[in-house]
Amino acid sequence: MKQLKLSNQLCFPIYALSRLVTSHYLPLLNELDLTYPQYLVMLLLWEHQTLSVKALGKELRLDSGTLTPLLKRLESKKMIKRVRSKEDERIVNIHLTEQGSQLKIQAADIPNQIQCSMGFTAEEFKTLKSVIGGVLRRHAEE
Amino acid sequence: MKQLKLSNQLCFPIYALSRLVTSHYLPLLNELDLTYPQYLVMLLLWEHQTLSVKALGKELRLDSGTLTPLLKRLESKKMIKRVRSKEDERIVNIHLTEQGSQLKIQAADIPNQIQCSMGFTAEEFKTLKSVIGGVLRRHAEE
DNA sequence: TAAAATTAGATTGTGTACAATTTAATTCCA
DNA sequence: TGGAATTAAATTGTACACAATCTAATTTTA
Repeated sequence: MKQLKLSNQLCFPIYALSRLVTSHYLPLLNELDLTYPQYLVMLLLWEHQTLSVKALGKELRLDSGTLTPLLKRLESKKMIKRVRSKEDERIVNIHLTEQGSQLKIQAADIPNQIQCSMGFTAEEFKTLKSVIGGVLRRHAEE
Repeated sequence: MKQLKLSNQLCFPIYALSRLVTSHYLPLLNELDLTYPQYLVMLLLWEHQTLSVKALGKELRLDSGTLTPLLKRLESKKMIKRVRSKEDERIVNIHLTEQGSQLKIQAADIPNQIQCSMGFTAEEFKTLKSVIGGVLRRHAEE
């Protein structure tokens, strides 16, 4: 039953790599008082200023069950504001606060530090990005 | 600040892929009454019959804070037994039960079904396995 | 050989993930 | 146009992850 050996599976390396990458973010994000998923939300907000919960969920492939409490924690840390839309009261829009906006400056060097600490070669980075990107695109529902 | 755009990061595709893969296991594992991390434990036990909590943790890169409750759940489902070692009472050895052992038969086809459902090409599979394997090996502390 | 250090697991507490359900608002359409 | 369907978030409940701490057993070593 060679198929069922852990070492022959692709799933496990993917799962282990994902946790390894997150663990490398941890000390850097601790300084910003962010968790890794919270950092992903902030990345999107630094880029777009304002996004609905639904839009964040679509980008990050996370549902409201994950996002609602995460966003409440970001709000309690004064990094974002949750504002229910006047035009459509089902929608909650997420805005950066001044403090959340400023955090971008402190975060500016994180990508470099991760690149360094993970020790990806340029070749590995390119290959992983392109192969994984292709797989994800095929499975994008929309 | 191009560096901080989500779409330029490698971390997010890795994180998203890991969750995508897990989501493809879900319907298959539901039939065996296993979660994905529980399935990883079972894979190792089907291969080795008996492993200590520490050995499982080393293979899966998980600590006792994750494994202890997970193993208690597997035990309550009668798939494994947790037995404290007589020679060294710090050690807890995990054994398959007859039921846990039999489950291997039902699991036999899962790798094929995942290969199918994820739609990896042979090329993608090989590339991901080799590149990710290389990265993980570099970061193995042992 | 007895105190110090190490080791293996368990426990505690926080923060995701995600399925399933609920609530409230909006849109569809007979 | 008004009830049915849809949509956006929130809520509920289960199960990881993982840091930090704790407990008990074993090894080290002064």
